[in-house]
Parts: sequence; C-alpha cells; structure tokens
Amino acid sequence: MKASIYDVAKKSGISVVTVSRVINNAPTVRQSSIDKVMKAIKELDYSPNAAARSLAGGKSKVIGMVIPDITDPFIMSVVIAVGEQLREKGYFLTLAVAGEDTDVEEQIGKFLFQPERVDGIILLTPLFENEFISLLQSRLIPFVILDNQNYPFTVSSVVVDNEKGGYDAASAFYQTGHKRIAHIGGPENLLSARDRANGFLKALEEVGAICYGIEKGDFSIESGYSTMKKWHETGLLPDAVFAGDDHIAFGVLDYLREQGLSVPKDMSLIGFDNHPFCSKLHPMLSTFSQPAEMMALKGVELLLKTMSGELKRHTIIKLEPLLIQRQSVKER
Amino acid sequence: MKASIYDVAKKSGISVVTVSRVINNAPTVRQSSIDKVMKAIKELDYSPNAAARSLAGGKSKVIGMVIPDITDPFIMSVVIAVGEQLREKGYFLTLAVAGEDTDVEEQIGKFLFQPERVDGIILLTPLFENEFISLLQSRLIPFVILDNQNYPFTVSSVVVDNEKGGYDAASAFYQTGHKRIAHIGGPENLLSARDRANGFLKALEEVGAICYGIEKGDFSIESGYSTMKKWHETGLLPDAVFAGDDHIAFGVLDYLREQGLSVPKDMSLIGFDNHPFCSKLHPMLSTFSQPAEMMALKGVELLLKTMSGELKRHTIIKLEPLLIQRQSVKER
DNA sequence: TTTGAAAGTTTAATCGCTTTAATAATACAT
DNA sequence: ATGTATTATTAAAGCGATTAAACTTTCAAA
Repeated sequence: MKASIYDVAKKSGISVVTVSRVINNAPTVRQSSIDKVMKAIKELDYSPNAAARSLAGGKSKVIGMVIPDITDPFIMSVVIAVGEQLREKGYFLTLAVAGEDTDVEEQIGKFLFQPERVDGIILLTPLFENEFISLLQSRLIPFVILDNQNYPFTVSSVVVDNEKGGYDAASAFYQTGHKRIAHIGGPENLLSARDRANGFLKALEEVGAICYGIEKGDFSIESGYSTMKKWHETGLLPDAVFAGDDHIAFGVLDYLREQGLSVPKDMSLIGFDNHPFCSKLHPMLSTFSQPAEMMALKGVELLLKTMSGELKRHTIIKLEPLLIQRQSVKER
Repeated sequence: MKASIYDVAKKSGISVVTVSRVINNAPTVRQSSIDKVMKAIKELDYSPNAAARSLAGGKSKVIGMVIPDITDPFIMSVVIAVGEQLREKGYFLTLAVAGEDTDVEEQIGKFLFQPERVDGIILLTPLFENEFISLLQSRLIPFVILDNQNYPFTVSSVVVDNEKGGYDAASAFYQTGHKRIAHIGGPENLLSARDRANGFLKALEEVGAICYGIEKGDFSIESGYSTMKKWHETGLLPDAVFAGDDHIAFGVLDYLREQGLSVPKDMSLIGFDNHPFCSKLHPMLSTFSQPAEMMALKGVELLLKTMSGELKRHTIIKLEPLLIQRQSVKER
C-alpha cells in the first residue's frame, strides 16, 4: 500500500498538518521538524497524492496546453520552452493534441475542462472557433493564446509579427537588387499567412516596386513545387521568391533542382519558420526564425498573471521574427 | 461557484449516490431518475470534479505518455493514434515531453508518478536507463514501452521489426540488379539502428553478395550528406544506398543533386520512416512505413490488459515495417 | 394475496490532503 | 518576572466524489 501523509506523520511523530506544511514549503516550521519529516518521507518513499491535493487545495498545479496534431519544429520548441518555464514556476505541463477528429473543443471540453484538472490553459492551435473562446471564458478557466489571437481581441495572447516578417523579406530582396520579386503564401484562413503577404506587399509598395507574382497555397511542399512549376512553364521566372513558410520553400527548391536550376544563382529564396532542414540543405536556406522561447516565456508569464488576477485586462504581446541570412539569397 | 454533485442531487431530488451512478452509467438506475438527473446536470452546467473522482475512485482514467522532444512524424502519428484508442476505451491521454534537460526520469518521477495522477504509462522514448525501468516497476504503475524495449525483457512492448526492414531493403536492391549496395546507418546506441544494419547485412550475406560500403551516422541529413560526399570523393559511388532513416536519405539526395547526380538514374535510394516529405519530393522516395496505428492499438491493448491484471507476464509484440515503393529505386 | 429475488436507492464511511481557527511553545521587551 | 509578540503545532472541518452495505420498491411466480 502506498504511504499517505498519515503514515509520514506517525513515523515522524509530527502532526499531519505540519507534514503538509513541510511538503508545501510553508514558512513556519522548525528545522528539526523538517528534518524528521523529510527522513520519514524518504524512508516511506512517500509522495503526495495529486488528486487529494487538488481536491483539498482547489488547485492542481498543472497547466494544460492544446497543440495541433502536426509535426512542427516551431510548435515543439514552444512546447519544450513552455514546459521549462512552467517547471521553474512550480507547475506541470500536460498536453492535449487537437486535430481533425479530435477537435479543440472535444479535447478541452472533455479533458482539460474537468474541474480541478488544470489551473490554466494555453492554446497553441492555428485555428479555433470564436464560439469556443466564449465557451472557455464562460468556464472561468484562465487561459492565453499563443501564436494566434481571437477577434475581437478579448484574450491575452503572444503573437509573432508576421507582417514585419513579410515586410523584411521583401525589403531584403529589394535591397539586394532583385527585380522580379514574388511571393507564394499560405492559406487565406490563417492570420499568419495573410499578415506575411500583407507585409510583403506593403514593403514593395513603399519603394514603388511592383510585385512580380503572388499566389496562395497551403504551407506545403506541393504548393511550392506546383506554383513554381506553373510560373516557370508560363515563362515567368522570378529572381526572388518569399515563401510563406519553409515547406513551400522546400517545394520551390525541389522544383528548381529538378529543372537543373540553382538557388541562389538563378533565383533567391527566403522561407519562414527556420525549420531544422533549412540549415542542413545545400544551399542553406535563409528564413525567419520565430521566437519560440520568448513566446513561451511571455505566454507563461501572461497566464500566471491572469491566474493570479494580477492582469485585469487582456494584453497582446507581439514578437518579432528574425531573418536568418544563409545562402539562398544572392546580390543581383 | 461551480456546481457539485450535491447541487445536482438537491436540484433533481435524487440522492448523491444515484447521481453518481448515472454519471458513471451504472446499470441499476430507473430511466425516470436518469432523466431528472440529466436535466439537473444540464441546468447547472455541472461536470464532475476530476480530482474528487480520482481520490474517491482510486483511478484517474488518464494515461500518461512520455515522448521525446523531437519533431518526428512517426512519433506524432503514434501519439494521435494512442489518443484515439484511449478515448475509445474511456481514457484520456496526457503527454509529457522528455528531452535532454528534462529527462525521462524527471518527467515521470515528478509528474506522472504522483499517485492518482495517471492509471498507467506509455513510454515512447528512444533512450532510457535501465535503472529507470526498475524504478518504474517498483512504483507498481502499469506501463508499456513503444518502439523500444528493455534488456533483459521485463516489460511489455511493441516494437517494429527493424531487422526485417533492413533485410527487405537489401533484398529489394539485390533483386533489382544492383551490384554496389551500401548502407548508411544510425547511431550504434540505438537498437533500431543496429537491427536495421544487421538485417541489411544478413540479406546480403544470404545471397552471397558483398556489402559495398557501410557507415554509421546519426539519423541526420548531415550524416547522409557527408557520408555520400566521402564515398563520392573517394570514387566509391554505390548504385544503391539504404539509408537508416529518411533524414539520412534526404542528405544523400541533397548531396547527389548538388553534384548534378540523379536518383534513381545514377543511384537508387531507400529510406526508413516514411517521413511525409518522402512522397512530396521529386523523385518520391521509397521508404519503409512504420505501423504507427497498429503500434498504438497493440500498445494500448497491452497497457489496459496490464492494468486489469489480465496480463500476467510481459509480452513483446513485433510489427513489420512495410517497404513503400516509389520512385527512388530503378532496375539495373 | 404472499413471497422472494431483482432492481433501485440511500445512508454512512472513506479517499488523502489543505485550510481555518484555536492552542501551545518560544522569544523579546519592559 | 510578566505581558506581549512571534513562531510552531494541532484538532476539526471539509473538498467532491465513490464504494460497500443496508434498505426499499417492484414485479413475477407461487
């Protein structure tokens, strides 16, 4: 049978309450008592019952995070970083994967929602329904959104300044003498994709350059490949392409190589996400790294403040992506 | 304030215990009572307190799964599939990520271990210490290992027959007339990598063919690239390469393309894992798909049986990888 | 009708811990 | 010494469910 706090109390000759105090690092406990209790705990191999703690204490010390069912290095980085942040603050992280079959609502509703299961929730999903946000809010569970936001803004979120990214990409091309600058973007329903495209267009407009071509795909290799193929076959080869994300860039590169064309000799290319492959391919791809650690840090901060009530209104934190120059852009 | 089971009982005019019965779909409840209770539950927007349930019932209905901190499509597939299996069986899945900083022991020890937190554990990590397994066993928490196993076998696991994979790869090359068959494998400390290499060698030996070259890297693009480069520069170009995993294959492909060499014209290539990119690149890469769904199915089955005590001894289930023929192998 | 088994319901006890309020021990001035 | 803070400890009361055992109702067979 597993040892309970009573066993520890008995063995150490100290009351249950005091044992509880030492477990929770409460201030007013004599050192000698702490020692006795710790000794008993060690001897009994005791560890507190999480369920009982939650029930009695009203808090579970675990934070739930909903992530999409995709294999994404950026998402993974954020998850890891959030886990670390949380641990530092004395919380545990539990993940729930939301996908097509298992939509966000299902995951959260059935699992995380359960009272006393989690003290707070971090949403890291590219898509969610607005009504779902309302539902969450009505449940009074503190939560924040990462890498996304709701409209109208009502919940604290940390986002990447995608518009800035698109802007910087176009600028980088323009400043290096490119004349036929094009963009292959992501799906229209993703805020990040729209923002990147907008920033891209804005930069071009500001310098009076015209966009050589713009197409929206779906953040996939196929998108990059087929769009590039289409452009190539119709004789419209850009001298610079800003890919909405690295997958698109991979597709572009794939097509170009297949055609015996070279990056950056024949065309410059910039992606977005800093997928691990970018630094391993030849040429190494220039791309935007997203501030995963910072996003995690700020996100956890926001959530904890929301939980403590310190944060009265929602706040949005915008982080800048960083253009990582590697070998796929060449001066013209 | 959140509604408790007492509120439901009061509102419906039915005792707490009976309310509990209807929540748990217990058999002996009159339909009229069920209706009343359900009505009250709806009106109060009640949902049972997970902590209280765990404490009182002795089980949490959640299964913990430890996954590595890597971005791996196969891992993700297994996670998704396990989640579905579990849901079907009435369990929830909670994930813990174990990496370098946050090693397995830490994750499980501090979080999942906590009594009443999880009813069982699924280990899906490429590496773990043997002593850690003992620790787990001493805790009496039911657990199974996926895609790995411990030595000597003491815990139920589901693994992929990597040796069979390596064997099939070599056979496929041999049967299609290749004469210079080589292998770029994974790290020595990974069982899967060793098995693949062994199977590969075994097949060659059986037909009396000699291995044209074998090198061990580390399941990375760099490994594939640099090994291929080394071979090429020393004038030893194989006509077929079995890559220990798809990343290696990507590296091989990357090098070859950079050199203006073509797959499969100049060299055939087979990877392992069926990374999503395989079917999107040109050429589409032949590779081995690992039975993620089946692994999840069997794994959950094993765990549940272990939990119920139905399984007295540990059992190992071996699943076969499937060679997916695409465009990277050509008859010689 | 009576009766007994089956079906439905409830009372009471408990799970392991935290919290609040009350009590005890120790320390610090006066 | 004595009173007052300050620090340490504990008894008692839940937290919100489940389980076991006891009780009541229902219903078919005698």
